[in-house]
Amino acid sequence: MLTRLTVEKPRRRLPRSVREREIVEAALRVFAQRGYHAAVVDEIAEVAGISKPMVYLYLGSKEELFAACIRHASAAMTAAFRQAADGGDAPELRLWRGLSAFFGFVAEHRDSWVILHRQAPQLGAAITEELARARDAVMDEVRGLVWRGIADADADEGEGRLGQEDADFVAQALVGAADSLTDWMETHPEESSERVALRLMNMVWVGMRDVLDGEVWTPPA
Amino acid sequence: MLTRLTVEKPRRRLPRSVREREIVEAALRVFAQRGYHAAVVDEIAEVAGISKPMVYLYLGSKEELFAACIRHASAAMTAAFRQAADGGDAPELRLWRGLSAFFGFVAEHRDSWVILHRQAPQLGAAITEELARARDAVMDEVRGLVWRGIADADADEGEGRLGQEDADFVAQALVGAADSLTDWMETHPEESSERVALRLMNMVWVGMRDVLDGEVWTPPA
Amino acid sequence: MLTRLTVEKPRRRLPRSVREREIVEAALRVFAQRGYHAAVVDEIAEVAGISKPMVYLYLGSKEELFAACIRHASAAMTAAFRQAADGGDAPELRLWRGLSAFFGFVAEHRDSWVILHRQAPQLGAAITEELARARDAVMDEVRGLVWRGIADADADEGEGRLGQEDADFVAQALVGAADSLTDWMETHPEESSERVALRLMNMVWVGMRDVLDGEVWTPPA
Amino acid sequence: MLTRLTVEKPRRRLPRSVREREIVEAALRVFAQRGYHAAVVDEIAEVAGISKPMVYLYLGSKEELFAACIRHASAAMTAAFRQAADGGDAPELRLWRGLSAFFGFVAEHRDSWVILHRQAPQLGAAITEELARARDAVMDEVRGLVWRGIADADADEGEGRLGQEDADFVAQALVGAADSLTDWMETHPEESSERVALRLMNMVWVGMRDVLDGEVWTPPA
DNA sequence: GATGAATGAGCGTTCATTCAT
DNA sequence: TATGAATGAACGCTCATTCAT
Repeated sequence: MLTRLTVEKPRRRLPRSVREREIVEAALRVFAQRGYHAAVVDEIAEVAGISKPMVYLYLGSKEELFAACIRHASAAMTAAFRQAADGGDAPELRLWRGLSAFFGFVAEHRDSWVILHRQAPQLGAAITEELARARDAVMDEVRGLVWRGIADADADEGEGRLGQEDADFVAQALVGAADSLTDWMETHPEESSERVALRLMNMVWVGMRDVLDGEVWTPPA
Repeated sequence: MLTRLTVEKPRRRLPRSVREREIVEAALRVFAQRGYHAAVVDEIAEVAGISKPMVYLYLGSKEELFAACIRHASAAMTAAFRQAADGGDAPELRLWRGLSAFFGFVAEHRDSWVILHRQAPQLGAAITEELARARDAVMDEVRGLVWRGIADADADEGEGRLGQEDADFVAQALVGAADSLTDWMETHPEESSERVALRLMNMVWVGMRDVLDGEVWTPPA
Repeated sequence: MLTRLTVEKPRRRLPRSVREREIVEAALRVFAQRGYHAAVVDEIAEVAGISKPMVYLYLGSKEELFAACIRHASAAMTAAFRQAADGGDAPELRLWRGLSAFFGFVAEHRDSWVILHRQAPQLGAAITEELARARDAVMDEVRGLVWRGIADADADEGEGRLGQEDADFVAQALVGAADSLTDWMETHPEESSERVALRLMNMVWVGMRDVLDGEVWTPPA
Repeated sequence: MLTRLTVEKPRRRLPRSVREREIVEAALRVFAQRGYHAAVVDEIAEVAGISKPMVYLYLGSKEELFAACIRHASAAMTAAFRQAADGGDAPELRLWRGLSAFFGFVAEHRDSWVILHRQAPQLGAAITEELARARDAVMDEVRGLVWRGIADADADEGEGRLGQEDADFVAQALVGAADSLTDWMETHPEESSERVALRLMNMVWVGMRDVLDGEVWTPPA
């Protein structure tokens, strides 16, 4: 009974692996809220419920800590997308599922998303590289699906007017649009991830399909 | 005669308005290159060719200086878009022109673009607000054109399945896709701003038009 | 009259060169008293009567500051030695005068002496180099005089048993003995620098001369 | 059987005295390499092959550990000198033997030598005292021999111009010269300890003897 | 109008030392 | 006996900002 008095601050002695994960999670929150530069290691330590030296003992430096956050977030997000987009269905269906998962992930792990996409230019080279790697991981997934979608449609028709570079372009735009829509979702909490993904598909996929069918829009001369 | 000794560095006595613009332009370059936090006021003063107290005398504080940069960049960019998209043509044509102008602007004023879009989360509340305002300015333009495009198409058909919220959505996605494509452009320098805008139109506009025509994609039950 | 109230802490606004020298002098005292590692920049600033950032603005870093102290001390000491040892007299007389000046300098500038000779050898490469340079400056002077003394004596005798390497050896031992004797002087304040130098000359020079004369000591087989 | 799993790192349970010596030896190496302040207790523990708390359990604190190193080094060195200088021979022969032993010791136990002679003098009172004690131990041996050498020579001559204070002076200079010559030896590895000691004897002893004979050098009036 | 001189406040990092097991 | 986990207290350094001229 009396021991319960100390439950609130057990100053627990945790094994390294557990503490390490806790620190990274705390850092994720602080970095997302404040941004890399404005984030202060003291606060991360406080949020993690430990003293500052522990952060350095386990993670090395502020930069390495941030890199660990990026890896953490990137791994979680890529896994979510990949798992949802997996399977033997038609590419467009898989893309829709992947986008759904993506929007779902962002809604649930806002911090990870912020870490991954709103930090780029004012960070040391090492971190920038890490960020690029993380971004590419998702982009590659999308590009692959888009490319297969084009190939499928082409096969139906035997024309092949769209090539790999087009898939690149579409993927980039698609990812950018998706990025941006995460802001839109914040002001439309009633929209489910699936609905948002559906809307985006109708914006992009239908158009692409029709372009393959020859229905091209051109500005009047 | 003695004045010739100082000719190399005339330490010109400039009117306030000119000095102020020079400072903002110097700040734009430094902020874009280093990011808000890593940018150092000393360097801004040096790039502007004056002493640090002048920066404070004219712009008040680092934050205010950054806000001034945002306003500067935002005004230039919005003007470019608005001017290009102006006129009595069909909305889709105006959108294409606006997008073309946007991509052109970004290519020519990289610093302004970086200031506007790669800085968000790690800045004080005042600055974040300013950034949001700047973003909204462009978004509003796009939203208006999209909305009119929908209205036009609806008028032809009398159904009105798409509403203002849809315009919102499309605008957000469109802007996000455009944002993202600025990265794509860097690895495709041979693509003109117009071509990029055209590709984006074909991705989005054709699809939207067809959706209005009832050609909706839905995931299989 | 009232202004006298502020005289105690004039918070003087001094030109850079003056402040810089003051800082180095303060650093000399603190480094000598505490040693490089135990010395704290805050205390140096306090002793110099300014704030810490000034130290960094003017001297760059703790290491550079220490290097500046070394140069300062080394220049003063070498100058004292060289000036005293200058002239057209016989080498042994010049050596004696140089040694006298050396002992006098150490008595008067204890801090400089400590900086130059009582620091641990594990202080960053830059500092180690600077220290080596300083040590060599004195050693070179001594070596030169010893060498000429040997040459003179040899000339009298035409035998030349002692060469340049011997001059090296003698100079090294001589400087080491002088170093050590600065401690002895502290417990014998009644001995003037000249007397100490004289005693040292009699210990070393006489022996060297006699060795040249063939009076060599060897251990019994 | 299970114990075999730990065979690679037996984490031996050693008696206190053995562990203690191991720790001191590890500390000696680290302190010599890095200097007192730059040495880190973590590294000492690692080099000793144990955990940090053991160091504190056995040696108390960093300062006490360093003091233990000094005692260790001093004892070894004094023993080497004393043993070599022992016997019933003439003082000058014993001095030469002692110096030879000294140079040999330094060549073989560089770390102990560095600990004793290359540390800044500003290391806490306890340590300074311990260092002084160590220095005096050697100095006393030398002083004794010098004094007896003077006495012997005086006895031959019945003049006694040199007293105890002179022995002090000579010993101080001799030890300083020997200190300094350890540096010289590093650039002259071909010279044996005995040869170096011999050279030093010829520099100092011959001169001293001749001074006793009345052959004094004085600067010209 | 313009600047050289100066600083308060804070941040990333380290290290000797101890606690709980 | 032995250690992994944990921290209080500094220290080097930087930067936005202001004062005195």
